[in-house]
Amino acid sequence: MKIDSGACMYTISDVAKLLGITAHTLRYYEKEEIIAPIRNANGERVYDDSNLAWLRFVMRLKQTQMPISQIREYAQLYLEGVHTTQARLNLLEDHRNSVQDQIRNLTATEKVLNDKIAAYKNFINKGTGIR
Amino acid sequence: MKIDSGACMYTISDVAKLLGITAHTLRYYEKEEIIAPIRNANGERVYDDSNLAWLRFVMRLKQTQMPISQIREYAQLYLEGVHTTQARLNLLEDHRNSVQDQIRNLTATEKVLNDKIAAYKNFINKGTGIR
DNA sequence: AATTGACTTAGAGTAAACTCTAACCTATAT
DNA sequence: ATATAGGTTAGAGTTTACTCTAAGTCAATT
Repeated sequence: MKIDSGACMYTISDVAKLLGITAHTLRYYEKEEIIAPIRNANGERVYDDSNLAWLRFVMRLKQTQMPISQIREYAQLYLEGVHTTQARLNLLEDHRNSVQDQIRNLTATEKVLNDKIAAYKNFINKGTGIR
Repeated sequence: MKIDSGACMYTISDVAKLLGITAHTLRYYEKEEIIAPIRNANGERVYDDSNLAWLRFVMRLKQTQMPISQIREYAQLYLEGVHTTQARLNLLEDHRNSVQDQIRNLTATEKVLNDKIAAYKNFINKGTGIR
């Protein structure tokens, strides 16, 4: 069913397009208890702006290597209410540490690659056996 | 068979320990044509320092999200000799671009997490429904 | 009224990267 | 001599995260 535009409601394929993923994947995330959009009279999923904001944050977590299981854990803590605030904060801080580790690791690798690339450019076509 | 220490030769479990992976994984990498150590009279793998240096670089590539298939491609280009130098350089430059993208993405996520963590700390135990 | 297109479900299939098992071999230690 | 601690192989199994299929529903267009 098409949704009245301007009402801040989106079909599953609208959201898929906006996030650059498929509707299949969105249903999978629902099965994994990461998101639970409401349904219209016809049983179809209806996403609102808060769903979209949450999913955009989920995509960030995913892109920075948080596993689905941990994203689900965070989502479920949120559903359990205010008494899980500290647990959620801990989870966010753990992930920030992981993100900072990854940045350090990537920066070190960037340097290694820069050196190797420079060596390749320097000796290219001279058969010096760089690896 | 134990290897004479000081000779710069390592058994599969030596290497596994040094890299923080299992011997199983090292055999898997060999099946995937990422490394081919020599064998001793007994058919056992013997790794030298150049094997170790290559594997350390492989671990870097892996930690920065290069898939096994691409690492194998690079390893095979090296085996094919000097005429693949340009191809290897291209591969390294592509991966450097990927590394730089990842750093940008992680840095942006770090900022988002910092803001969220600050908001959680600010409003903790006040029931303001932060997600 | 029938076709089209987008949605629904349960569940099967896939790809990547391990991870493990079973059966066997071999050198050193008791 | 035998037990133990390592190594070997082929191949099966596992985990994660999708990805797809089949059969069906529903609303809007022709």
